Amino acid sequence: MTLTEENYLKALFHLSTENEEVSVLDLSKSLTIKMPTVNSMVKKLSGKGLISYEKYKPLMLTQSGKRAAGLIIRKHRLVEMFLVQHLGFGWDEVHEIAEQIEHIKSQRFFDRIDQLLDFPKVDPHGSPIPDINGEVVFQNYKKLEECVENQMVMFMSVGSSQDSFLKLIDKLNLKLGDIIKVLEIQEFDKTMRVLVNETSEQNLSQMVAANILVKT
Amino acid sequence: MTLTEENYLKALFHLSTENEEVSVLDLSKSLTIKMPTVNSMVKKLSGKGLISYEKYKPLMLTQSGKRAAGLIIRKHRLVEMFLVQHLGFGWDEVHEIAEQIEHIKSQRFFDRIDQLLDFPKVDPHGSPIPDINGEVVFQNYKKLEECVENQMVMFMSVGSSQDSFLKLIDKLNLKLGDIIKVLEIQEFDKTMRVLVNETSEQNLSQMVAANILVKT
DNA sequence: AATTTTTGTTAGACTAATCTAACATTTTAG
DNA sequence: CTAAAATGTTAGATTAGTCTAACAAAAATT
Repeated sequence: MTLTEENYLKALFHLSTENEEVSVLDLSKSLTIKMPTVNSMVKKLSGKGLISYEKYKPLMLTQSGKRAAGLIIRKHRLVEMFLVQHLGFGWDEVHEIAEQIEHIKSQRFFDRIDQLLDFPKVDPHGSPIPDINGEVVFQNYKKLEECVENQMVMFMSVGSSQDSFLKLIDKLNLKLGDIIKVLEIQEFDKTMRVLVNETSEQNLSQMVAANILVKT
Repeated sequence: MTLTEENYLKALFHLSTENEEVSVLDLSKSLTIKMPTVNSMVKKLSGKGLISYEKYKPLMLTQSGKRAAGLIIRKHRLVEMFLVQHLGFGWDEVHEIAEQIEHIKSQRFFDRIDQLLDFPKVDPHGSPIPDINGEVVFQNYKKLEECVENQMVMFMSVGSSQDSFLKLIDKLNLKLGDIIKVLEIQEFDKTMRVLVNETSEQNLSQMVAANILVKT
């Protein structure tokens, strides 16, 4: 598979987990590649049995397409974990590099990284690392936004990996694993005042709270 | 620069250190890319000021071409070192993976690897790692082949990185840094009987001895 | 010095991945 | 339910990197 094909599969995989149906336009926007190009690549991948495609119908990954995409995402997330844990990168710096390294052709390279990291189950953003069959374990975390006053939860994952969001979380001194207690929710704008690890108080806008995924 | 362009520069750099003059045919053979393709790529790189090219004349890297090539080789060798020292690969397994990772676009990635390795000066094969300006320090090692009876030398580098040669050296239990004493040279075929680290005796064919680079 | 061989160049075709322009279908809205 | 808008498809052009075939120059050989 070419690097380009891998990127199409990965994008379709991500869109499929976020939306019920995925259109050519969705895929086109997500890759910032024009629709006719996407259209022809989709046909090509359909020919390879990775995408099931019928004219004017929503796009779907086949079983083998899902597996292939899962394996690429596995590589991506393993690499992100490696970059953070062994090369000292911040969680906001790793995406771009992992995008490149995920395409390296060497099973053993990724096996060794997996081993070096002691077989991690999540990446630095709390997203699950697919297993060696490309299978992802679904996480049913809740958005902090949905929590009520006085509830105590643990910060497990982020809903966005946008640079600006991750940097903000850093600035707020929040880390995965932190215990968050909801102290007060402003009725007007849903801003939350929270207590982190029983020590520091922070105010979180609704938009931030919506991207903080927690376990109760 | 594209991956392809980087590979042309690297190949030309290597050929230039091995030979006084490098022809289009040499480069073509070394890349296993047909001459007309090489010809047009050489023109392209000449247009970018990386190769100085005149019709029917030998090929030469410009200063900036040399620097660019040196920096790619630096990345390659840093990665090889990392693969051996931190991921447990054998020195015969790292070339192919390094060929891919050397093209990653991220200065910081390689800086961190350099730091993690504590700024190594040579790669796992004893080849020098170019500095941050792509400058290579010339090593004037001698071939073991050229040594005389009773001479004691240190194994510093290999003259070939062919898989089969590296595996053979492993099988002979030879490692970089070993002390080699020449016990006897067969007049007939120049086979050498050597003593390694004062302990194990080995017989080395002339071809092997020619690819063992030593410091006296 | 002339001829042959080797090396180098030019011209033109092919593939993968992209694009724009034009056309077609489906969905949405009045 | 038709017209407009949104989405999807087809056709054809473009670029990077490759190739083969044909031709040209330089080097080697006789």
